[in-house]
Amino acid sequence: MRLSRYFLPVLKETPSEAQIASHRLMLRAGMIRQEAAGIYAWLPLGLRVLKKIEQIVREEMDRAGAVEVLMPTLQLADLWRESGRYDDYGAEMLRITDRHNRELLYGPTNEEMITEIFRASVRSYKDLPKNLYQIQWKFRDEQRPRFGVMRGREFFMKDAYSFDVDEEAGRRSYNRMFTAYLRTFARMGLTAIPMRAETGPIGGDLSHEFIVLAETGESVVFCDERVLDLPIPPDDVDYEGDLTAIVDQWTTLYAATEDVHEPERYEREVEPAHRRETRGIEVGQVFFFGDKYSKPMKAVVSGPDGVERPVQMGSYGVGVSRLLGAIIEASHDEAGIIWPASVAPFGVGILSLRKGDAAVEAACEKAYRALTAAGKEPLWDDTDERPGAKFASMDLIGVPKQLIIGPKGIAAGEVELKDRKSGEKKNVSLEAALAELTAA
RNA sequence: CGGAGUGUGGCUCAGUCUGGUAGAGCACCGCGUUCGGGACGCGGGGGUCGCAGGUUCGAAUCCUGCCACUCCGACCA
Repeated sequence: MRLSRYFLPVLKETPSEAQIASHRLMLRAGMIRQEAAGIYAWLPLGLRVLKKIEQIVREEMDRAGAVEVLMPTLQLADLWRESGRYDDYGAEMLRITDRHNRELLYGPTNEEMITEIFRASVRSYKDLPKNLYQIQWKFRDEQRPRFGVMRGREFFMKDAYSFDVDEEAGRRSYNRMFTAYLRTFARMGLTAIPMRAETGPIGGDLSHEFIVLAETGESVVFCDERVLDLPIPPDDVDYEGDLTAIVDQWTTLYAATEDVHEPERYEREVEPAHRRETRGIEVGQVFFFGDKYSKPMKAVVSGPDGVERPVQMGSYGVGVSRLLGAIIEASHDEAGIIWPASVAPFGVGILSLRKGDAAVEAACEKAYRALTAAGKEPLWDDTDERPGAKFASMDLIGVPKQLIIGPKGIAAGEVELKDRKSGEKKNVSLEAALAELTAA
């Protein structure tokens, strides 16, 4: 992408409403724009990152055997009356009336609708297990939205729902999602710790929240810090096999949110040297809730014995838009965002230090073509901004590698190659720089 | 939902107490000089001061109502 043709409204000054680093940086980097309390427009840079995160989540869901669907954002109130949640959910649910005076709602979650979809088609245990997921906008009318996309009212979420014939099979589905989540967050450069959690309005008796440790998080958490060093399941983890060992390994060391924290057990099980009491950002939560929805909504299958029974369900959420905030909280410095390569909006920044200089333009053009061909998604700053402004903007938006091409370097047969994270710079020939950047 | 605040150009803010016909910096446009880590000079454009009433010769400023947004707390798959 040539910056001169892009839409990247970076701000030199910090908008006054932003209190935490990720919110400030997302506004300054021109990723989002607030349109109402807790409601944001996604500008091109923010959308690129959102799509990358979405795609990682999708790949890991698919790998774990889940199947993607897309449900509408608006749902009929009658559906929620079946489960009894229409009246229970409260003011957080945005209720809408259409021209025929029908009651609708903007979905805050989709257990009812997915149960309705499932029951319409599935009758036999032979069709199980099934796991359906979607990545779709949700709306929860929070009393107090804050922290930018970390706690918006409208947010982008992956929600998966598992259906099994009995509780034992349901636990296997739960373990598959648990394992997939470990991989998903690790691919984004995050260490997300599964912690025992309350189930809240979703219901059920088995649930873990995946928490990224951060001082600016909203949840207070207690854990054995050795959990931070546990191994992430590999690419070829066998989702058809028994994942109990992985889940046990990750749930044996103490880790709990404040709501379910047991101080006595914590002090008994965790040596003082390993205790970690901090705050965290919830980026995902998994639930197993059995027949909470299938029973009232009559989602039943016939078992091997010919007897109909409610399916055993679980639901599994990942806050896709919230993850942008979490990643930035975990990875930034004074100058701006430091994207992990897997979610970076652009792979390489090309800084043309002198617009109009034929030799500089030619070198930039060559680099741009080579990097584009190699799939490195270069962002070429071909504007006539001053060099200092270009350096500052490129650091702010966090492009991992920067190729700096100016008249002095070209005259000496060199370009500058800079790593955003380490700040290391070196002068090499253009060919050497391109060889390094296009490798791997 | 309790408490505290704020709304003035795209951004950050001054001006409000003490009413007199709207400002600064950044950003933007033109010209020139510049150019290797957020340049400088000169000239220029852009705001019914959140909205609606009221008081007054005159309202960004005072009064009333409403709306939006922010912060602290409670709440929060």
